[in-house]
Amino acid sequence: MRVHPDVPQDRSGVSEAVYAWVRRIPKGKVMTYGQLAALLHNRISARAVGWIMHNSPKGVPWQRVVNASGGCSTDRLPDFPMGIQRHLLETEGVRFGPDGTIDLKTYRFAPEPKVTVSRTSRR
DNA sequence: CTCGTGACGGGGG
DNA sequence: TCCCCCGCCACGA
Repeated sequence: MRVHPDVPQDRSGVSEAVYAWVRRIPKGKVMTYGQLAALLHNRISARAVGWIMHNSPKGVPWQRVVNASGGCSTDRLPDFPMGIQRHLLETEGVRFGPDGTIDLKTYRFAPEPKVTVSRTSRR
């Protein structure tokens, strides 16, 4: 952290790529850190995506990125308003379950055309 | 250059 | 099913 918000300096351009994808997430949908890493062809790890999100520039809907369990990882940050991410998402129509997580099967934004898989159903 | 610290994730117990 | 442990990569000291 402690990075100037106006300088997303990135030699390789990976950070910008992450932000670009996050900007494409529609309101009411979310993506996971691991999903973003996979989209970048695993050039970086999910952990690295989290670090990159740490200094995301204004305009990037950072609240739409959650962990693989559907929870808000920002709640771990000591110097971060607790529950703010959840609040923002609920404002966008995302509903949380009793365990404090959201249903990824419902809210996950999957830009990839069903990678889900089966090579048998391949047309 | 090396070391430690995370907005992570999945495998094993 | 839940929890712990380890690998992962970018950054700052």
